[in-house]
Amino acid sequence: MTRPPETQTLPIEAPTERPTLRTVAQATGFSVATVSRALSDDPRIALKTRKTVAEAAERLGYVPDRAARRLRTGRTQVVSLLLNTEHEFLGFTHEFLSGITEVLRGTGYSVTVVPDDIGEDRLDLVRNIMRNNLADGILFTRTECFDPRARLLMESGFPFVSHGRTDFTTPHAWVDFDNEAFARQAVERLVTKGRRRLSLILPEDRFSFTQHLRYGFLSAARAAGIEHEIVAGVTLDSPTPEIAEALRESRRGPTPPDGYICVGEVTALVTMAALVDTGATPGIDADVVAKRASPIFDNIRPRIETVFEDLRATGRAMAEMLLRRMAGEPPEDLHILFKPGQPDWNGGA
Amino acid sequence: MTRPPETQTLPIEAPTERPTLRTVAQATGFSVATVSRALSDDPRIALKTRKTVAEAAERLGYVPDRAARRLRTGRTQVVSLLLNTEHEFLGFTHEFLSGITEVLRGTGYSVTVVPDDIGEDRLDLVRNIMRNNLADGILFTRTECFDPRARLLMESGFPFVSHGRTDFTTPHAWVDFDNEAFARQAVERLVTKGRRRLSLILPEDRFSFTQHLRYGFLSAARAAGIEHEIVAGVTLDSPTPEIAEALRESRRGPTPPDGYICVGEVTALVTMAALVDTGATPGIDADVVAKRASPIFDNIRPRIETVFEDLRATGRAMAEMLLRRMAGEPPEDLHILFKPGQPDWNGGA
DNA sequence: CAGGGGAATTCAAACGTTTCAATAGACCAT
DNA sequence: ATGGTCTATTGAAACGTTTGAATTCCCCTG
Repeated sequence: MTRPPETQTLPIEAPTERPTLRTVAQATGFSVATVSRALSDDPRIALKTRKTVAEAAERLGYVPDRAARRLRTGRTQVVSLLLNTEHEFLGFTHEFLSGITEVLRGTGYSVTVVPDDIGEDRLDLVRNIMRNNLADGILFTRTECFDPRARLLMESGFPFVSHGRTDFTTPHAWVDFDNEAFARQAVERLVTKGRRRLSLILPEDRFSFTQHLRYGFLSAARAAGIEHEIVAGVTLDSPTPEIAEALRESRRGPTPPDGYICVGEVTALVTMAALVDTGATPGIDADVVAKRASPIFDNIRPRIETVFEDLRATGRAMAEMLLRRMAGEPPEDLHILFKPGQPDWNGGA
Repeated sequence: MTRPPETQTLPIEAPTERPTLRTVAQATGFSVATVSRALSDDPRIALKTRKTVAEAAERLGYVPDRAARRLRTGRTQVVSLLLNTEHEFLGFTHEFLSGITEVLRGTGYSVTVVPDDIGEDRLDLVRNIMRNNLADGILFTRTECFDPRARLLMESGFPFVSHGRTDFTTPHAWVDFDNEAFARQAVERLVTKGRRRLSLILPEDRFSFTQHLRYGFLSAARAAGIEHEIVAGVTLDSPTPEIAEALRESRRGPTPPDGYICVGEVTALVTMAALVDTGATPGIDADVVAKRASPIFDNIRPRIETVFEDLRATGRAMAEMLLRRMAGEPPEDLHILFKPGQPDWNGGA
């Protein structure tokens, strides 16, 4: 091995500049190119060299400059999370985001949060990210049956994972909760409790999970041969006062519902409030089964029956999948359907 | 003005590469340097030229490459939000983040979320961001009286805004909620309702807002000459079962509290549950005043009295301040103390 | 008409990587 | 010695900006 001419005459520089490849190169006597290759474990570099370089880099505290790498390779080391900021989610955002960052920590990827409100052109958002190279991958929620974002991303071959399935035939990576099973289970639980007139408020029609909920609800209710209604005129995203009014309205009839299935936590609270406000007693005159994502329901009295959707695990799964997609793995087998689980009653009283 | 030699002989290229400064330069006949300066409205460039260039850039859909700019200038156009992922905040994260992104949208800055859990060395996190140039500014929450992150950032002159004040004498930018006033108001409201034995659960001692709450609570309670206790052995961050147990325990005495001040939403629910579970009726045997950040309390029955902390506005304010800090404004006058407001009862029943 | 001054523009270097193509040895077989 | 093959390393260009210094051009003054 050719030892380089002695360039390192100055022993220590006081202000301790941030080390670059050049610093490491000078310290080890190799060229910048070799150091770069050594650090990426390029097999063309002698093993011994790789070790030397790795040690020097460690010792000097070398960390590659993201901007430079990004400029050179075109890869941003960034993942964008499209986040709806208009609606109320209680624990949703927090848990979901926690799961994502948990997985991404230490991978060198960072998450940027991009507000994604129905108001503007959500497609432009995605286009902007792709075109201007703002991220290597995208995560989004509130997936629609024929989600235009998914379509665009698929056409471009851009890595993404959706929270929720689509109806496209081309496969893509997704993570979803089995809302059909949830609805079915909820119906069964209410039926078991002797409830005969079930009520459900659905999300907006364009979301794919709306279809799953509807199907699960309708088929289970029909199978059980009981009365059932899907509350008209409001959706999960309606302002809570409207939802409350719709619920109270539906209770004014001669035979009001005696079993409620709530897909969101807020809706569950609204439902409970509507019951109380119309003179009914939850647990006596009607039962409520709710999907819950946060532990708050442990502390609601009277207790509500809940089915747990683990959003932190969802975030984790989506981040892991996105990593695999960005590493080039085909989307064919990248999906997870979370089954409704029991809440982790770690003693919630 | 010297018209350049005709370089643009090829009229249209099919694959439509992403335009760079060079593209715009070629299209206008100016040099890359001029185009760059023109786009940044450099007064040295003739006004007419600036206009021409701006138009061409617009027409071609030119957007500066962030990586290149970042490499050259050292500025990242990124803001890091240090987010605690361990604790439960209900609407906190969502509202806060929404406020931040709302302000940052269109400024060219993006937000990255960095998990900041007490477990690891939170200082290293900050050091890492500064050293490796991962952001131009930092936002963080859960500020401590002598917050080491704040100290480090101040020493380095790195732009940041904290959610919460510190006890340092050197000024820095912060946004805070007047928790002292909140505690005081809460005491007064309970006293007005005839409550004589007040109870409060505080956050961990090291947080600066804990001191404000304590002071407000103690001084108001003493002024009113009524009994008061700060629940021992648990904090706001304790697991909810522990909080619940502590509350039930405190109700076992001969004269249990009849007025509760809850600093968090979860705690408020736990308190309500503890009351019910020990046979007391909220609103009759005891009253609860809670700080609320999300609208869910509109839908809790019986209704709780709440004081609203607008976290979306807090996020907005912090983002705005950070922009000003990053633009070089000194921190002297950059602080906002949000006064406890009335909840925006837009009709919640 | 030399040359000073100012306005407008351009040149070229630099930021820190990655990577293609080239080079330098070493070893082996002719 | 000559050439070939293989391994280990290096030189240099490129990614798209920004910016200090240089250049060009024109007008004006003496």
